[in-house]
Amino acid sequence: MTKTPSFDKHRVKKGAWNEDEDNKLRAYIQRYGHWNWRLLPKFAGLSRSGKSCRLRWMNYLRPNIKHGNFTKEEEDTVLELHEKLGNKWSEIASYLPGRSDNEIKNRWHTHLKKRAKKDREMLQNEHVRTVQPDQASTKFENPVQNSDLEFQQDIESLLAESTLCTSSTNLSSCWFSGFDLACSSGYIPHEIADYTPTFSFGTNPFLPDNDSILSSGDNREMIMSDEFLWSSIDSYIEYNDQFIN
DNA sequence: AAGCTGCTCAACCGCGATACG
DNA sequence: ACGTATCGCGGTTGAGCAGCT
Repeated sequence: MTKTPSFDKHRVKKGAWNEDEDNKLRAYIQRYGHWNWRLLPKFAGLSRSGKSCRLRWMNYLRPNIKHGNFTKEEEDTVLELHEKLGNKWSEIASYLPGRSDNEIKNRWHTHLKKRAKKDREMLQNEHVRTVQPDQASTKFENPVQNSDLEFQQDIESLLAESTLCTSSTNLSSCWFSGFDLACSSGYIPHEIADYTPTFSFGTNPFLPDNDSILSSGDNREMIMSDEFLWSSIDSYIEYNDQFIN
């Protein structure tokens, strides 16, 4: 069901991913986050485009991603949101935890489009509208919780003080400040924050262990983006959760 | 058994938005 | 203000599979 693997003129692999590639990508992102999709495959040892890596991660490998059949509730949600938002798949996906925009789009084209058409015809026949637009807007409020927003603002102010980290020392201190903030704000559960992990990120939370990569010149400076910090903290929680649960 | 057809879904492609120098 | 790089989104493709003839 997937595309046959092949290589383009730049020796970049295309088509279906194999288990080895999945493992490499997963391991790299869990350890270092996805700080630059274009450069990521090089550091992760993958002959893939950054775009392909991003897609694979977002649609298949990222934590808590769900696969398989949609529940009735999920389908209803998609139908309702599609009526309200149209083909804004990524926005619709933000209301369905664990579902990727791609999966929702596929589901729409294969099942729900027909169901929506049928429903519309039924409604026209009955002259009854089951979903009022104002109901839909109150049901789906902003998915980001207030506490998350406050934490996000704290993180942003932290990053404003240290946006460009030019050495591994600065990177580490910036990351640990963010980690402390995440613990104190309750974003990281206390059982994880208090836990002394058997795992560490090595000498530095982000940079590859491979010295040859670090000394190659093009990786001396790394932008400490909020996405980078968030994904690192999320990876930390996810990884250490394995030892606790 | 073989061929055909439609369905499914992972992956690709192109384009617009945004960031950055 | 402009050019370039990168990202993210939505549309589309194509291979595998199941069911039908």
